[in-house]
Amino acid sequence: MSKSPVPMFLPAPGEGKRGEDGHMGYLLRQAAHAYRQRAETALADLDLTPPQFTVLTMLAAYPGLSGADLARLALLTPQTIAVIVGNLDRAGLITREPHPVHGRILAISLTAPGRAVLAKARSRMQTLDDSLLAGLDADHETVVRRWLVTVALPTET
Amino acid sequence: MSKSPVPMFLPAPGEGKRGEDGHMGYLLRQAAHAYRQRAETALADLDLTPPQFTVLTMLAAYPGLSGADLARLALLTPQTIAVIVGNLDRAGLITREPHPVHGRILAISLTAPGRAVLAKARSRMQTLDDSLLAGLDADHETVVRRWLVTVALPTET
DNA sequence: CTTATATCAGGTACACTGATATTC
DNA sequence: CGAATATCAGTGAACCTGATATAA
Repeated sequence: MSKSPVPMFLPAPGEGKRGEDGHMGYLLRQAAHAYRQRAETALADLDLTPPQFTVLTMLAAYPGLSGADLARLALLTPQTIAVIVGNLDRAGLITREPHPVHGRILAISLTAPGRAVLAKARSRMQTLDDSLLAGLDADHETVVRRWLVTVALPTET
Repeated sequence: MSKSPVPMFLPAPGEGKRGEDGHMGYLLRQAAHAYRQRAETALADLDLTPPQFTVLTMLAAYPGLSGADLARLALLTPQTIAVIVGNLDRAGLITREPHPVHGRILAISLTAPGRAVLAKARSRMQTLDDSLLAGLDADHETVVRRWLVTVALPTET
């Protein structure tokens, strides 16, 4: 398939150093990147980005979270979350209301449109998720899940 | 640890939906994000970003690649690669020379400083890589490697 | 005074689409 | 002409650090 005018032996995805022999970090980044691209494509017509989907999902599970709470959950800085939340607010998918018993906190919740968009997004993401499990039996799935959780955990010495 | 003025039961990393029960896509993104953060920190003092490290690594393996070649390898657009390559060029880590037998192509190679930086970066990344394998026996490592490669592969129906 | 929250200001790398000139 | 390359222009979401004001 290579149309390069100077033929070289570039490895195709999954071959050579891009395959099972590659560094774990490279493989992880490659896999996550491929998944992210697919997720972006799947959500594009909903005008939703993967990070926005993540925030909406968190808010659906825990309504009334503050920006700081979201930052801790997503392992991001409050400023970064503020940007994402700001975009969601402009799109009318969430609302921010002053907390009843606490002055400064803004409790964030999904709006009706937000819930509707999230529902559509979920079905698309579910399909994607299923494809990630294709070819994995129960035992192997457990191994992979456990590994992903371990990697995500804070630096354990 | 939660200092939230309104106590809620937010899951810690690795617990509840953030643990083995979560969606695979979410777990993958979480793990990749954690790894990326660690990689950025590890490379920070070298003034190198993870994508730049990836490009340098590719160039070390296949000297003389064109920007279009790099784009195909990294699964990115030529414009995106051009930005990364431009930053590497400004840093003096690479050189672009007109291709001897083909007019328009620019053959990209590492400079001596580029090789030096890459060598330092590699040892840091190697340490990170090793930590990814901690607690994985040979069988499980094979399972994980295979899965990562599968996910990275172009949409297989 | 200290802590947590929210936000303003600024910066950068990354990634995209679209259009253009050039070379084979 | 068509295909591949490089590049210019513009946009945008996501990240960050740093500083500030307010509330508990």
